[in-house]
Amino acid sequence: MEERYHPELVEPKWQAYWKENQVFKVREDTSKEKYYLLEMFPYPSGKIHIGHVRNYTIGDVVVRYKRMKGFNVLHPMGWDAFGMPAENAAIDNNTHPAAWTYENISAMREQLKKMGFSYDWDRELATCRPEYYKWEQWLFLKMLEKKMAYRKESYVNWCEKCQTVLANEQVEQDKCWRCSKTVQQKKLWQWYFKITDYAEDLLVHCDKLPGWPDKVTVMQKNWIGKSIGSALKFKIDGKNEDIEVFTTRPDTIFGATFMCLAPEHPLVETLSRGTKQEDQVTAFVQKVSSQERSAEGIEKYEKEGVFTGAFCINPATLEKVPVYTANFVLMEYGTGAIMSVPAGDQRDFDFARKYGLEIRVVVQPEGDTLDGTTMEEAYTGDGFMVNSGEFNGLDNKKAMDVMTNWLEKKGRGQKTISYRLRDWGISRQRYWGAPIPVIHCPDCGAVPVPKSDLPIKLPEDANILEKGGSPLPTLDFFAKATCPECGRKDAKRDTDTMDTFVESSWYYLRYCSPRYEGGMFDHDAVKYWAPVDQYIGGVEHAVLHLLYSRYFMRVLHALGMIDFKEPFTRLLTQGMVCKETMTCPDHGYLFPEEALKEDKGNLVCTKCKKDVEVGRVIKMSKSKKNVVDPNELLEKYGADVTRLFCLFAAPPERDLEWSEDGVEGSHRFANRVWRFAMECLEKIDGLKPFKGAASDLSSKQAKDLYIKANQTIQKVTDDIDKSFHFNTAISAVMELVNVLYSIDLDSADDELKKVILFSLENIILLLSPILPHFCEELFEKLGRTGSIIEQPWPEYRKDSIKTDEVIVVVQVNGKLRSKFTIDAGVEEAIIKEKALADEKILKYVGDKKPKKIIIIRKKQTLINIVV
RNA sequence: GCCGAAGUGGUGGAAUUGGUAGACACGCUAGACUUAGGAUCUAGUGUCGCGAGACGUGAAGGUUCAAGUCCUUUCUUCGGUACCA
Repeated sequence: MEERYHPELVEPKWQAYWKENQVFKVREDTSKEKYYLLEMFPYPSGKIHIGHVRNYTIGDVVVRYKRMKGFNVLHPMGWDAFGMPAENAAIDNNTHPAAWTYENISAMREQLKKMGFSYDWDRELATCRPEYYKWEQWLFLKMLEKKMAYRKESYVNWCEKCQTVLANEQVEQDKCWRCSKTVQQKKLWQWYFKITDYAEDLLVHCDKLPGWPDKVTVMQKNWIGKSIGSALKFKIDGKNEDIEVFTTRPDTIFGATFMCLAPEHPLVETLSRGTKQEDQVTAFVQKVSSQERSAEGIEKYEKEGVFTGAFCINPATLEKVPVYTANFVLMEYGTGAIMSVPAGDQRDFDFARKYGLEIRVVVQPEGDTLDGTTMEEAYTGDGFMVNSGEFNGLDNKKAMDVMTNWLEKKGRGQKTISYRLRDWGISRQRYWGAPIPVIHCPDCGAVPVPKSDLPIKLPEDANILEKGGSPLPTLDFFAKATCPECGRKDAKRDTDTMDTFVESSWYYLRYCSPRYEGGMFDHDAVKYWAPVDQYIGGVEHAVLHLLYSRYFMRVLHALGMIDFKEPFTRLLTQGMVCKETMTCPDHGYLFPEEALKEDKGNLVCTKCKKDVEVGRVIKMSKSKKNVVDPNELLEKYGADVTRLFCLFAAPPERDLEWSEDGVEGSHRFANRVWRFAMECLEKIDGLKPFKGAASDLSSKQAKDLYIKANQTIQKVTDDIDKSFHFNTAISAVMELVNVLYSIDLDSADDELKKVILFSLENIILLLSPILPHFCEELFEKLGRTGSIIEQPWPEYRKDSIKTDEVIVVVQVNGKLRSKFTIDAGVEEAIIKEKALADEKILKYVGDKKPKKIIIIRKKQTLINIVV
């Protein structure tokens, strides 16, 4: 008999068994209810990290549980294999992105297999394979046909020195991360998906996703950013042309004393041309174009602007108001032009003060008198209208509609809705991605590649340019093309690749029929499996990935390819894995193994013996060195104990604080179960686990244990099924194990032994989703055959979860004063009588007559005596 | 600034609809066993107090027989987002 659990022997044994017997292979089976569980697939960076381990462990437990519950479960895994890290690694290590990616995939696949996850590996996919991205290109062409994809000119971050486009995260304080040259905004022609067509639908359905955390739907709603307002037209003075603005405050139009255009607004140039303002305007636009217009950037720049030299007519007052261009107006939002009401908007107020523009109060708060010349900040609240002609005295909230209607009659405005959401730009001037299947012809323009030519394969033998640029435009055999329309030989292939979010927007459908060659997916397979019942991943994808996926399903739905619109019925966003940082005064951040614990309990740096400062508990990251390596955990504790700790330390949605001591504790628990099982095998022979009701048992000890075991089954089932709170499920099993340890096996009679066997067997079944290898092994040792995952999930007996006696908690004036036990069925009068006769209670009640006595008989039995 | 979440022992965390606060685990203390143990077992462990007892869920109020849980105000931390007109 093995004294201890030996993961190095047991885990490979069962992994081999699972593989050999194809235990996790699934296919459509209409006789069973399906369950599709998916964890967000990883980017193949080379090594799995502890965040993956946690994510996939959570999913694996649910999958194994559902399998035992009788569901036909789809649980696939694959690789989000395109993306920039491969290009960077290629430059840094003088290798090729493809080689690097494929090596990483095989290394990570091995690691995942060692964790014992129940994937159907036959469904594995990698998005960088032409068999995969062929269908993405196919969909692109379809979207192009339906005008769901289009091309427009827009700005990208561009590094002149590296001759490449930079993603936002590659821009560090306005500079290129690789060469530190200041990044410029460059205008390029790019492909877009018209996600804005679905802004309203995506927004409305946020409220129809009950299985999603509110946090995520709220973030999506904010991202879509719907606002209701009015589109108003201001006629340009001296021209027969209008400037259209969007405002959420049409009630303040009488206070619009100037107008501001975004620097990129086409009218800025037109209006200033030929005026004495021209030079100033050009200089200003130039200056703003080099400013970083991101979150941090904005803080740095003061609100400023330049008069364009033109005026326009306020449609309400009919006054001439000056037109400015200002750095705080965004071209991408609304119409790129705003009517400025300095009395009612803080930005406009600051701007007006700076340039000496009129501040005219139009909304007066109740019981106050604001004055534009003396007020210190804008008033954005509600009130009644002033200085607004015929509308004076009206409540401003009512005025919004009234005034919009008034302007509408004059042909100067109408009610409208604006969204913050912008179309999805998918062109990337990068190499390691799916090529965009378009050919540019000097005569025919952008021509779709014929579907029969798909896939347009990414040439895998090309080398990344030294500075990180894409080699595709330089490769004649790739870039030179014949126009499919007119046959011109000097056409040029589109050398951009697609955003990697495109691949991840539909991969979960591909899993349903991963080798299907007739289309993106086999309709019957998708009809059976999709949508995903439970999706699990990091909250960092709350907006982009999840929103793009929701959009893609709407596209496929519109194309008649699927009959649902929401890809993920339930979503769990798991918390981050955190750990304290450690710093040495000389060596900076230290890895855990670089800090040595001395006898006194203090930590010192292994290099210089100086005291280590222990910092805050934060998300694990390589740069802070507060990491643990899953490989080392596997080596030291095995997969099962690692899984156990990930689940026990915190509920899944919360951040998990990594603790080496905690892992030790999990290790100890596993061995406690192991040793108990071994002792049972040795001392209990020839008996079968007890079957029946608690009332059939004669001894109190057997009865109590049997009830406890049944309660444990109930608790574990509820915790997994209803809330994924594995930590409390594990606690419940620990309690049962503790009870078992309190029993002396040598003096136990056969009846008790049978109940012990019942308990042990159920402990193994209940723990099997969490500790799969461990439980398979114990199950086998108990003489059972086959994989434990093919066993039915245990059911508790309803007649055996309540004890005969209950504890009565006695309170006097709401304070706990005494307790006693009593038969569960007794009448209230008896409880009252017994409570009032209680010695300790008499002390508090004395001869006072109780004013009120409250008896509660729910989970607890409680009596509160009020005197 | 705005939106969201969370504050409970030395630590991670438990506590259906308000009903014994601190389950379970880590750590710590003492003991047992052992050639040894970072193995294992037993007991103890919210704070103050010799004690009876009092006090305790970020803070302050409130509702209630009864509040970690409900209401009001407030503080802190974390996450998201941002000249969005």
